[in-house]
Amino acid sequence: MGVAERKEREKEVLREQILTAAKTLFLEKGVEKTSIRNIADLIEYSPGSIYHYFKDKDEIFYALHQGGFQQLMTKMLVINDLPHPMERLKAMGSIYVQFGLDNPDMYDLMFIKEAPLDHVARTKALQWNEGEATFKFLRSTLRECMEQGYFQGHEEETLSFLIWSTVHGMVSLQIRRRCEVVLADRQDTIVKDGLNEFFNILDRQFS
Amino acid sequence: MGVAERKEREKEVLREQILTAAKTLFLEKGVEKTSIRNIADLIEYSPGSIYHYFKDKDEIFYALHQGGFQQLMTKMLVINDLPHPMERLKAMGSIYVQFGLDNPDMYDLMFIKEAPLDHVARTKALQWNEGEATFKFLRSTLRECMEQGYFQGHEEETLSFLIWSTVHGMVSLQIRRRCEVVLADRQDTIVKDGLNEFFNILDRQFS
DNA sequence: AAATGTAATTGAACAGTGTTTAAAAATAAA
DNA sequence: TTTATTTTTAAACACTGTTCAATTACATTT
Repeated sequence: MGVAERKEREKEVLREQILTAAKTLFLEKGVEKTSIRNIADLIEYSPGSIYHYFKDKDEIFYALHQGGFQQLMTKMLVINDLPHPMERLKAMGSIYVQFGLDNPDMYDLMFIKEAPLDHVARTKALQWNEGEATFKFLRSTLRECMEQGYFQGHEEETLSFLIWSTVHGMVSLQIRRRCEVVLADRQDTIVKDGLNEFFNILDRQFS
Repeated sequence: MGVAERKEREKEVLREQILTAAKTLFLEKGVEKTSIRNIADLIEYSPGSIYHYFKDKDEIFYALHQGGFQQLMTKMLVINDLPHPMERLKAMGSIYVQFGLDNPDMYDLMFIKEAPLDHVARTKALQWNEGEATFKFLRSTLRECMEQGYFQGHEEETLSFLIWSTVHGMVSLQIRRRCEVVLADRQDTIVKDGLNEFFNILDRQFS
């Protein structure tokens, strides 16, 4: 009868509970300081039971990091309203940077921490679907810019990587606190300022 | 008489031994997987004795990260042979990237890991001397480029941060394995290719 | 309704972590 | 030789991720 299906649903509910608890703890303490026992305490189950729903800790944080890409991708969709590809490219940069600064722990998990990639490597998936989709989105936007005459003489994939690296570099230096000591007085504005300088340079890459 | 000085020297010797052991282990396993007990085993002392020479684990890895900056700075000095500031700037980029790719764990510790900055924060030093010196080196080179007519209309500090971010972004995406999944087929060359694209863009920033 | 089989849950254990501390050993000064 | 100081140690504390045999809960079959 429908009993197997109901059980399946119940199992899914607890899986979600674990993820919600994990996300709550992770957003206030980060990955390292969120323990399996912390998660178990919060959902009022024993630590061992977590392992009936997730293979290991990395799998939990891989699932969370997937949610982060969902979030980021949703925010990215607003660029479709912009007519000019160059505006879309810059808007992508702004959204990416803003996402990183607004959600430092999630950004950390998505683009800095090894945990999610360790999981990808172990499942022998050989591909990081979330990252790949985001990168392809950047590539196609850049291609449109090139079709309009921007970035002549550049190679699409390489330039996409370079642009990604630039915004990632700014966000990650900020997140991992390399700015607050080197650029103490401009802590809050340096990333936005840097992004604007970047946009100026990009704008000049016409013809 | 000279007994206090001798003791001081002996203490320094053991301090160095600890650092050497820590470095050995850290270079083959990374920070997280190098434990105080591992270090103690290697120098054949008890774990507790380490705490007579270092306040905590972060202090040990802060000391190691200082050595990394020494290394990087030494490599950077060869740019003084280059007559044109723009060549010096590009050489700095190449050396920085090469250092990161050649010494991923050390780079990780210097520019990605939180441990050394945690120590900086706790000692209330309020400044990260190693990072500051490196950044100032970049700034002064960039200033010379600007004096020669490059990067007109840009602000020195902001542009320095942008350039640093770009090279750091490429290295850190590579080191934290975000390339090997998104750009699998170009894994070994993508950073060098990206750097060359970057140099092309920089060269065009004249007048 | 009782017995059986299956899935979920538990608590205890394992082997590790950074760190603290009281006691012991080693060394220096009196 | 005694006293004082420094160095070293073992043990303990409170954690960590993970495994596993035993228990509980529940669905199916007799």
